[in-house]
Amino acid sequence: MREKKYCYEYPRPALTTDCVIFGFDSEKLKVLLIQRKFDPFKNQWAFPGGFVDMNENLETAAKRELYEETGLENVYIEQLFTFGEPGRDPRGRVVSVIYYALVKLSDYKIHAGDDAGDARWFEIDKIPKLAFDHDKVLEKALERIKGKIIYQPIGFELLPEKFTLSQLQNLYEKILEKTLDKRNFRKKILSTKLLIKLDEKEQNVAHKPANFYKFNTEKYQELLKKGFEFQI
Amino acid sequence: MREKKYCYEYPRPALTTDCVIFGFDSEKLKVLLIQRKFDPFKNQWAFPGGFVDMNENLETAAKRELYEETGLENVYIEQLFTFGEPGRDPRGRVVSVIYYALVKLSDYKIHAGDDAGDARWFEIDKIPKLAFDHDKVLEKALERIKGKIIYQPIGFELLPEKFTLSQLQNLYEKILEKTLDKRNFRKKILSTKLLIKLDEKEQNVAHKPANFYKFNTEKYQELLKKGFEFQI
DNA sequence: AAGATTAGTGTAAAAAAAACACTAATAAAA
DNA sequence: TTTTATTAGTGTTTTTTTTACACTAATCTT
Repeated sequence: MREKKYCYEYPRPALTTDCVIFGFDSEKLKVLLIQRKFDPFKNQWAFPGGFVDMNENLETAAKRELYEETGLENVYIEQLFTFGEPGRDPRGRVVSVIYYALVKLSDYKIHAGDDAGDARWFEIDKIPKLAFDHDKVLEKALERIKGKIIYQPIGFELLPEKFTLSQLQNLYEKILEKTLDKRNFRKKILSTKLLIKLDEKEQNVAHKPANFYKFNTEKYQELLKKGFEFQI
Repeated sequence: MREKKYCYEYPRPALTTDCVIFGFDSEKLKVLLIQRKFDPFKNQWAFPGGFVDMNENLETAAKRELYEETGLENVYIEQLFTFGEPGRDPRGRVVSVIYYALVKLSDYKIHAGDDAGDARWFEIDKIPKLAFDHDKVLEKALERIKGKIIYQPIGFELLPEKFTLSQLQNLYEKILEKTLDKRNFRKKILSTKLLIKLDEKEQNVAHKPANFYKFNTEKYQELLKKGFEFQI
């Protein structure tokens, strides 16, 4: 047993950050899970996470986890909730600050279905029973993006730089868990004037090729300052 | 110096919960602040808070603080955000899980303006410079209730059981920081069918007395189960 | 009795959301 | 090379929701 050299007057819980990493492959919404190598919950799947360093910002810790698992940087990340129920970790009191991240699967080397050692992408409706209280964590994360996607343009964080309106609509449908009318969706999303129509189309598709668009981040930032509110 | 008998392999931040307590006195939105007796930030005002006990739920800890400061129980409370920037407390690394609570000032013995030793209600637009990073905490809390009040009936948590429609409208106006049209507001709030018109009016007012209403909690709970979404 | 004050009420116009079906372009198959 | 399958792309009408707007009613005070 190692030396326990950090001592305090009162007991302190351990502090971790965990990260729910969402991806979207044009078809399905996915999350990245890690298979645990040790007890407790050995072999079960869980969200990646780890201890917060003593001089480390909470968000920085979550980004570090994210980088370690996916190699991705500069991604959208946001604090979700802090879980601290005594007993949620059988080893002792652990409080976890949960973040969620939205990553572009297209930037990710290891693709859906591949098995990167202990990490794997799972389709959102094929999630196994998770370790700890991570079922609740996932539920909360889904609730959050579902609520947020309507009044903040976070969907684009999950798509490649260039995307088609059908991909965008499909993403909204998967997150909101309902179908949307194609014409109304396009009308509404284009009316924000935040999409730039590119001079480029899909190739090698056995149907009318769709036009690519990209999100106008600069314009959005400007409008934000003027008090503009995104709404889908 | 006391004995430091709780020892760990790695250093751990201290964990506290703080609570932003909102009240409304029919005129102004207020928060309860505590004046600090000791350094750091001696004599400055801060949100009440304290350490989380080792076997205590986070929310329970926040409710305990709330009870200790106001004597109120069974109030609406919700986790807001976790602040953990290294350096936010000069004494060392402290991570604070912030909750916010909505209380009925009418149930509260010590009324607005009164000075209960070290605790005092401050009008939301007359808040002094706060201790720690509590300015940011307040900003976040205001943002949260502002966003939430439109799609969840949390406003009623701040009003007495019996209230007039003008009081309710005034509350919405103060939280949303904008004026609302009286007729449209009434039409909309009554169309939810969640208000019960009582057979009771204001008394001793130098104008037409307003009817009292109460919120139909039972009906709201039922509708919730059926997937109803409140919206103002 | 007159004045001051806030409560309470309805309608019309404008804006937003919803419903809805066909043509266009491409690759694959025949 | 023609046909078939498949998804992209497009406008108008109807319905619903939101907004704008002004007077009478009831009470206390002077």
